Amino acid sequence: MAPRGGLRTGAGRKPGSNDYHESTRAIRVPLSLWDDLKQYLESIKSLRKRQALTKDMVFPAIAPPPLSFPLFASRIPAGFPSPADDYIDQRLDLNEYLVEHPAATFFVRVSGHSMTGAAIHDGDLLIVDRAIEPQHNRIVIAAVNGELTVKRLAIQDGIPWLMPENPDYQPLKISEGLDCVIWGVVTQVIHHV
Amino acid sequence: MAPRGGLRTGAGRKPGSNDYHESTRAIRVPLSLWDDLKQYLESIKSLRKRQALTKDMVFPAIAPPPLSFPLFASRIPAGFPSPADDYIDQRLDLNEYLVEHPAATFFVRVSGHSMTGAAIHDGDLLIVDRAIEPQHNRIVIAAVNGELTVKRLAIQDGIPWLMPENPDYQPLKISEGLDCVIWGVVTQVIHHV
DNA sequence: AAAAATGAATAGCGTACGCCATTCATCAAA
DNA sequence: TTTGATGAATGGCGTACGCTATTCATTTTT
Repeated sequence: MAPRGGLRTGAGRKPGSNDYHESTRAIRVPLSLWDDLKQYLESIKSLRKRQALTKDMVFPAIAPPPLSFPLFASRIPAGFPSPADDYIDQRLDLNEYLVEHPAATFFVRVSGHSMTGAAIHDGDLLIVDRAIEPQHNRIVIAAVNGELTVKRLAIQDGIPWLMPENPDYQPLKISEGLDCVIWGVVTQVIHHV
Repeated sequence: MAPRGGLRTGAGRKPGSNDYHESTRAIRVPLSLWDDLKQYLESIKSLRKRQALTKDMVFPAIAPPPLSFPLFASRIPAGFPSPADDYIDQRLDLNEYLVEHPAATFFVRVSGHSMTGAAIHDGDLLIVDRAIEPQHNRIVIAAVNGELTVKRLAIQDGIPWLMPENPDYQPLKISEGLDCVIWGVVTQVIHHV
């Protein structure tokens, strides 16, 4: 049979053509972490695959903090003359003030209304700290079946639940077999007026 | 030379004789996570290493918090391929992101519950921009009789009102003779979880 | 007898390897 | 001309490979 083809410049699989949209590298991991890591990676894979990790997620943060702004006290002594003397002239850098662990912090934009009872509304920007251990009653970002969600973590009789704060939504029990990874703890909610 | 040794039952390196005190397994990880994961693993290694185990101590007793996995990409690699527009490859400076007019911006901490309907709660930190003109329907910081307050500005038939967003509070008509100065327009609400 | 040396046995470790998936230029068939 | 088949090119993927480190029974030396 006659030879087919020839030189193929640009042929071959493209870098980042995997589900992560970027290259990978092998690393050795202790077995006790292996399952968690696997699950975690799968959730990232699934998010990136469906491009769910997109404009809704802003990564992750912390630029040099040169700017600062005056902070006013909320209660002004009666009879203050002009906005100059009596208020507390404290300057505030938002990065410093809002982010405790810069290297472990990222942002997520809220979509949905399941947490309105906790003052978390559709479109809000959440500051998420993954250096804080998720404990009972903390609000967490979880990936359930590869879908990001924000809920309050409750642990009842040793069983973790994801609790919405909106009567229209149902609690979700984190049981065996449920694909659920907790990504971090919400520390601040930024609501645009 | 004469042969040495013989059958060696129980010889050889023991399982868990590494720094983790347990076996490992290789897994592939996207490059953007690799550095973080490496760092994380090293920290676990060193933690476990310094646990001097006596022969009486139970092996290996590790098990990380099953609900937490403290890692996430600290950034997306630059030059990310095609559907890259969806990934925001930039660090976010909260000062820049939240403050439009730095020289005209200050902060106020909320006290009271008159604006809970607008997602403004007691203790929240407000970002206030004095460079934005207070218009109908904007949320403003006003000084009424020397007391700072946050309300929604409504203008009805040319008459400005300060409207609470909580049925327990009353609207306030800004009439002649009322000592009221509007300090600025609220642009962001920061709610600590 | 005690200590040191030897070599068998086996786990840890990073990565290269084999295989698969994907992409593309070219050619053959329709 | 268009379509599909073919094979070259190349990255993804899991894991087996080659190496090192560790441990122990036995032998040799002191």
